[in-house]
Amino acid sequence: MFETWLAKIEAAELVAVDTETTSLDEMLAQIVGLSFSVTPGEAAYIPLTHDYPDAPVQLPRDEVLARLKPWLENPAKAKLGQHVKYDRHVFANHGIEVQGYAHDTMLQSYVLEVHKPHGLASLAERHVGRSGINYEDLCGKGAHQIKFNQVDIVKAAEYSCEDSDQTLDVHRVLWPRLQADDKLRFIYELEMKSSETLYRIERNGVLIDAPMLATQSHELGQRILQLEAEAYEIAGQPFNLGSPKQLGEIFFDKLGMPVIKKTPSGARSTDEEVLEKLAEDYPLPAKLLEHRSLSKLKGTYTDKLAQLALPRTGRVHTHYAQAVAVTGRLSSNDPNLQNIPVRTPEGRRVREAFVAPAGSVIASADYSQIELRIMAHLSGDEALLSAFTDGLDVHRATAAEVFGVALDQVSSEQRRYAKVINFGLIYGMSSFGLARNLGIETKAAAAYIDKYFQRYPGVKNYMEQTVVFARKNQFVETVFGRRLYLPEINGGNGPRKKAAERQAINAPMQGTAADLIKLSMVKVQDVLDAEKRATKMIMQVHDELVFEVPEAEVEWVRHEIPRLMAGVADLQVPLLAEIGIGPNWEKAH
DNA sequence: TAAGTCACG
DNA sequence: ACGTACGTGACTTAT
Repeated sequence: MFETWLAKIEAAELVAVDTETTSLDEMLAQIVGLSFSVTPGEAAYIPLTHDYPDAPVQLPRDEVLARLKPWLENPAKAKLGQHVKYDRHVFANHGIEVQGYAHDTMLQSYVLEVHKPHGLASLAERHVGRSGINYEDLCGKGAHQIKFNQVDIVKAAEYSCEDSDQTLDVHRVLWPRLQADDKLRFIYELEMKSSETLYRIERNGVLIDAPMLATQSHELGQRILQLEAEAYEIAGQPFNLGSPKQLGEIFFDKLGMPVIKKTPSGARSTDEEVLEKLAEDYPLPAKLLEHRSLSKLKGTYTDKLAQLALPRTGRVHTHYAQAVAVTGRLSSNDPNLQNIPVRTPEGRRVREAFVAPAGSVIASADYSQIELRIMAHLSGDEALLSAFTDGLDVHRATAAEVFGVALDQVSSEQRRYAKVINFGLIYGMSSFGLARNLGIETKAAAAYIDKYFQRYPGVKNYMEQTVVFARKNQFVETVFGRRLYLPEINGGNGPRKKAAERQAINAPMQGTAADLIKLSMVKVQDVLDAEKRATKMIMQVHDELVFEVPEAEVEWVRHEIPRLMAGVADLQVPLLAEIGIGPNWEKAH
């Protein structure tokens, strides 16, 4: 039976593959069984390590995998899957580096219908009108959930075969739609290549200095205890500083502080902005502010990162979600390595624990002002284009225009304002939003925006035309043709329509930046491979790539990586990437 | 599970 | 008159 299927997949043009495993954690998952589908309506399941009372004897796992390995590692044998990056890890856990993954239905869906769900069950229902066995019906949920190796083999076979078969069916619907559109096909191919690079990054992991984090945790813990005692003293009673509800009672009822703003659900807000304001008149809010920020550091970073490192290697392996962010960005989870602190000195210490092994260093290469450069390209605004072409500090140049002063006469306050305006433009701001952010009158903010648009009329025109385009087409697109559908831009109520307009303005810029860094990741990895470099790509943080670099390759990396990143596209503005190198992530900046 | 808050680009 | 800057993930408390 197994031999028959082996012959079948060897001969097939394209084979859908699905793995069943012991864990959703890709680095730890062990294979339990796998299924193949070559022809619609036909699939085979190979049970390997099902383990329950009276489970039938199964084929020996390692022998089966050894027989499959040549086919799996043959790049000429095309494979297809749903969420292929996960399956790559699973096979890698058994020493198999799969080659020839030609398609991933999850990424097909992400490119064609980014605003819809991308799970196989949803895809099968939407595109081929099929429903199947629910994973929770098979394995239960919550504390009662069993592992896949405890699932009855007959049921497991039905489930897994259905998955392979549905994957093939969905592919037969979505792939022709991608083939029919050159731009979407280009984006899909970029996603497929990115998927492999992301697998490599995840597999590499990042070395963590666990003892350093433990020291930081201890110090933070001491300071947090001290702050708690001080807060109880001021409040006149102990309370839970982590509870916004209890905080509200102490602040607003007991101590009579004024309510500054309400949360969406109507509760009295105690967020950072409110605490800053109240700190002007009361002693307690400052204690809370410091307590909040230190608890965040300890609870989310210094305590957690070391726990998540694999004991054997001391490395943490994040998971990049490639089909979550609607703009085309990645997201990172378990742990999220895209929100490691950087804005405060205490926070930055966490980055000192992101290290390289002996003989290597950390390099961090990031795009300079990538979204504003894209705004210049998309809008074609002459003044903004010149600012970049001339290599100016763009916030300074903006300030000079808006405040009508010479470049060298711009004050730091004026530059700060200009920076907030520039960010606001990327986000589709209103005068109200700008005013709130700068802490000025709405009228004054409106005047700045007017002035900006007088000086940069191309930007104003671009913003307007983008919304017009979105209303007409129900989508917007990046420079490379990645689409974001915005059904609510015409339907929907007032606020939702406005929100869709802001998305329409933001998505082409954020999305083009995402396209560019994906192009960079793929390009840089290709060159590293072609030159057989030992440098490893270990993180992506939206406009930044981080590498672990052997000392012998430092000078090559310093010169070549920024050059490769700047060269991935030819826009109306030059792209600029800058690189820093150091013993840890903090020092590499 | 939702709400509130806060870390990042 | 209304709500009010884009995109994420994780933690804690309360329900």
